[in-house]
Amino acid sequence: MPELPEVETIARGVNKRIRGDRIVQVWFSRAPQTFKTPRKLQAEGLTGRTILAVHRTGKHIVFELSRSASEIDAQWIVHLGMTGRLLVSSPDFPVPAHTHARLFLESGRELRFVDPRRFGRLEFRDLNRRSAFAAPGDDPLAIGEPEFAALFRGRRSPIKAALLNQSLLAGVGNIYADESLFHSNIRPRRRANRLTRLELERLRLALCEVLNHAIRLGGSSVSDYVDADGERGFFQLEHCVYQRTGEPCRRCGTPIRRILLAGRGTHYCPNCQR
DNA sequence: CATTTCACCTGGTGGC
DNA sequence: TGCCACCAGGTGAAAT
Repeated sequence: MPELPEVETIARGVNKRIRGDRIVQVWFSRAPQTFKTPRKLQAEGLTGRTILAVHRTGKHIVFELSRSASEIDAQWIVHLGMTGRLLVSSPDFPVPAHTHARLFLESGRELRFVDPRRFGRLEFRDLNRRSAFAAPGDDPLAIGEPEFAALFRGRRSPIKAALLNQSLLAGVGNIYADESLFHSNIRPRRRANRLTRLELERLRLALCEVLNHAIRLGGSSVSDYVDADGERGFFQLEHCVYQRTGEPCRRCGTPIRRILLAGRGTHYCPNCQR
């Protein structure tokens, strides 16, 4: 489900609702791929710890944890994959199918991780034994013009494939790659190293605007995405190309075209994007 | 190393 | 109603 705006929305919602709460008990499903750190270690690490803060890094949600309720000594890192959800629920609310984690909190509420396709991952880090989690790529909302341009120097892959590469930029996914390329008038198949400095700067600014706009609208609810409160986002109403194959371009009326690129459905306006 | 392809999963949709 | 093909917000391993 989730790219940067959806993950940001969820992290903010979870932080607002359970910051300061304490994990008193943990339940995990048996799906082995879900647990990047062995289930037993995660359960032991989480139980009894206080959640000091929750925030987003790239497409990851990071829980800052503490045994002493003051100094951060551990992290719980959640990646939602394609269909993952984090929900803060009352314990009597029915447990959805495909629930893989239930964190029972001191306040009586419950944090649930639900993930039908099981592409999501849960990881626990003891900061006394390992370094803190860091995204490999740069944050597209924080990077400046020269650093952004440098990322694509010498890259011969299509610009869209480079945008999806998380070790370059952390957080851009299929929707926002297509939308930002539309708003900067660039064809997804253009080789990254063939873009002019001016085009790259248009792309950087378009990315910032699209991502910030989407965050303001609570993300894109394409099929079943909901935030920590179960609320849908509204940015899907603003999509110009993503999943609008055959529909008229909002700017020029030309039918939106769909191609396959880097294994992903890719949408663009053949007239506006060059 | 850079790049591309594919497997990993379940569920929804639309055609016949 | 059933069956089948195809599609879906992501990524990491394997192949090229």
